[in-house]
Amino acid sequence: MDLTERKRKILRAIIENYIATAEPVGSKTIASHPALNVSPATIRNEMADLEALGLLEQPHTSAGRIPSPKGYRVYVNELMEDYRLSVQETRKLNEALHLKMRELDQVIDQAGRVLSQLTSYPAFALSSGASRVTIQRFDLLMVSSDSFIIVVMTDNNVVRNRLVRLPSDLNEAQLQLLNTLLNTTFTGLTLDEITPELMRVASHAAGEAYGLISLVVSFAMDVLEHLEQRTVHTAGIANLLSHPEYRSLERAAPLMSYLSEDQDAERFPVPQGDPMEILIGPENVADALKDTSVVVASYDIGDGMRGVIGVVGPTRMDYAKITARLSYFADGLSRLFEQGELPPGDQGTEQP
Amino acid sequence: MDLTERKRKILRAIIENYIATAEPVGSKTIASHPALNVSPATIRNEMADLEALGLLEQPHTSAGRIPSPKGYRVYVNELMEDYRLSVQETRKLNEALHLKMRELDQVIDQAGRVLSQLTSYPAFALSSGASRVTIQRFDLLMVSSDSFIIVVMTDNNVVRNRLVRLPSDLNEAQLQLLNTLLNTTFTGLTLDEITPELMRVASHAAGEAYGLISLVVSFAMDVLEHLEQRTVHTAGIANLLSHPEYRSLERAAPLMSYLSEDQDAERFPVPQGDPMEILIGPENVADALKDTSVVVASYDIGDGMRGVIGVVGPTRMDYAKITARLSYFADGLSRLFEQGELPPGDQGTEQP
DNA sequence: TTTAGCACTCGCACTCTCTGAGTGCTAATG
DNA sequence: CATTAGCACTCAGAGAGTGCGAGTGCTAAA
Repeated sequence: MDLTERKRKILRAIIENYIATAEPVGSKTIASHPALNVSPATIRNEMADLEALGLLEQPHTSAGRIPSPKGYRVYVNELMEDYRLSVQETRKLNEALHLKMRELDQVIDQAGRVLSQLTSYPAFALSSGASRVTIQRFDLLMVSSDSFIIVVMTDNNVVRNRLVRLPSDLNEAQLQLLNTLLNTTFTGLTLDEITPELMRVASHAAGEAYGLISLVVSFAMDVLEHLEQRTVHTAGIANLLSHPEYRSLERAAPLMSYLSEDQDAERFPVPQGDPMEILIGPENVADALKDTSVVVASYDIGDGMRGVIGVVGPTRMDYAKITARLSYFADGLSRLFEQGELPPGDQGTEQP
Repeated sequence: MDLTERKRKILRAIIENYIATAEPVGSKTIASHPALNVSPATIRNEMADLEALGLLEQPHTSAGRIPSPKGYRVYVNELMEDYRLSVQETRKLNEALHLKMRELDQVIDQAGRVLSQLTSYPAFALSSGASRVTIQRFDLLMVSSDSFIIVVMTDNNVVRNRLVRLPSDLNEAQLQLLNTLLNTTFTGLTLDEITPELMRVASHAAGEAYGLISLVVSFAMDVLEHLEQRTVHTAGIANLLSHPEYRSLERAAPLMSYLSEDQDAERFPVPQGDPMEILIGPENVADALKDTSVVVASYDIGDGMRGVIGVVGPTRMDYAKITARLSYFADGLSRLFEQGELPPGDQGTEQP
């Protein structure tokens, strides 16, 4: 978008003013801007040009101008200055990064919540959904004569467990046997590769303990399935209400519902190339997001997995501030996972 | 509250009408009720009496009456008829109870979400927060020369684990030693009883592996701490917006914010004696709930723990329907946990 | 004790008007 | 020729006034 320097200045001034006030901005306001030194009439001419270019819009004839999505796009790509986080801000962000390490799901959930607080917009966080995960090993730990613990570890270092109680007794030797059988038969397989056929063969080989095989394997399959599945966590939906564009329920309700109806990760955007992406208004695929903006970033969880975290807000968003904060936060998350202060695995693992 | 039979009928008719329509109800509407056979004028007199008793309120002079919180209380205690769940409803509820068994936290979260869907009100679920949990046993599983898995099991049958990587190597014998030391020193202790003193002594006894002791024990302490802590999960907050009383943001926003600000379980009511409790408007302790009603039920998780789940809505709530559904749902949860189809422990345990 | 009749109240929806911010156009200016 | 002052015009939003109708309380009769 090649514009004269003056047009760029005017566009930027309008957008920044509108971001700050949420009111359509008129020629007079901009004329008084220190960087410009022209009369309102001149500004009006320029504004008309910018509107013709599709960068500005007029809510109604006698109102000022507001930026169009295209206008925001030009602003974000070309005009916006990097926002420098203040010392207080970095401090606050660093503090917020002291997430208690626990299961990955919970960390992700908490990260979203914290991000929402930091930005005062609703936030979402997607769990990464690794593909083609396999079981690396099984361990069976005897607890008592009628109960034991299954421990399953996957090839991306997730460890999960379950306590099982049985109606019938069981001795250490049987458990040992079962353990070996599981490790020889079911390790290195993806979810698809664990066929009923295989189960049948294994059950047969297990002798008396044939029932246990399916118990243990179905747990393992659960683990794999859960890892391959992507889930959404949303937080801070009520934050929407603090922004003037959502003071009417007609605007707020659909978006809130959209954000509430969890579960289906596909509906949320994911950064494609860069680690951070900004989607403005109609650039969003989802209908419900067509007049909101989404800023989304990815971070490194380790073991080849990437997490995704983002915020949703009105197109009139303080992009400079939000992108600065979000990228700092995402970097912080990557660093935490790298240092092993957070668990890469679903079930609390650590790599000092 | 001793009222004449007719007053009771009128009160009940007014409340049920108001619950259905959300509009103040006038004498004429009630007079046409089949169970009553009197003129509007008579109803008006009775209504005036009921208002004097504090059971009804008038939004303004020329409007009909609406029930007061006290009126709802009388309705709930004395007038309300048990709502019989339809076949479809029980089927739907039963289907909803097919929660995937995973960690307790996730089950609780999901239960809340499902409840919210079933009732179309926001729901909350509290994790139970057991007190005085102790570690029952430790297991250390060697993964490679520089990594192992910690498995910790508590006396209320929660099993959790973590994968640990070390900068230095470690052999099976050392791990064995460490394992025994942990089991002899730290089992049967509550969080408070694990003192720095004890840690020092144990570290000393551990010889070379002294660093690992603190690593493992701090993980165990994390587990205990998490179990003792009560957390809140809320779901379906956007459901509020579908009810006419929350169509103005002044009403909706504070409640939404209240429900969003998770984390502090104390703010939510818990059934005191009975397994189910109804709190109407000002009966709630929390200011933000003063003009909402809360229906809350508890269910049995097993191992002496009880879960709490409830819904929040306007005082004009269909108490009969909600209580019927909630109690059925809570019973279903208890049954599921009892049958062991869900994990009593934090980390997926099972008791067939 | 119940009911019909009636005057009265008051929120709500509607219309109308006024105001002021902001525009586009035109003609004058450096 | 770009810039600017001047001016008529537009239009959303606020505020005032109005009529409607649902619903009440009171009174007197049945």
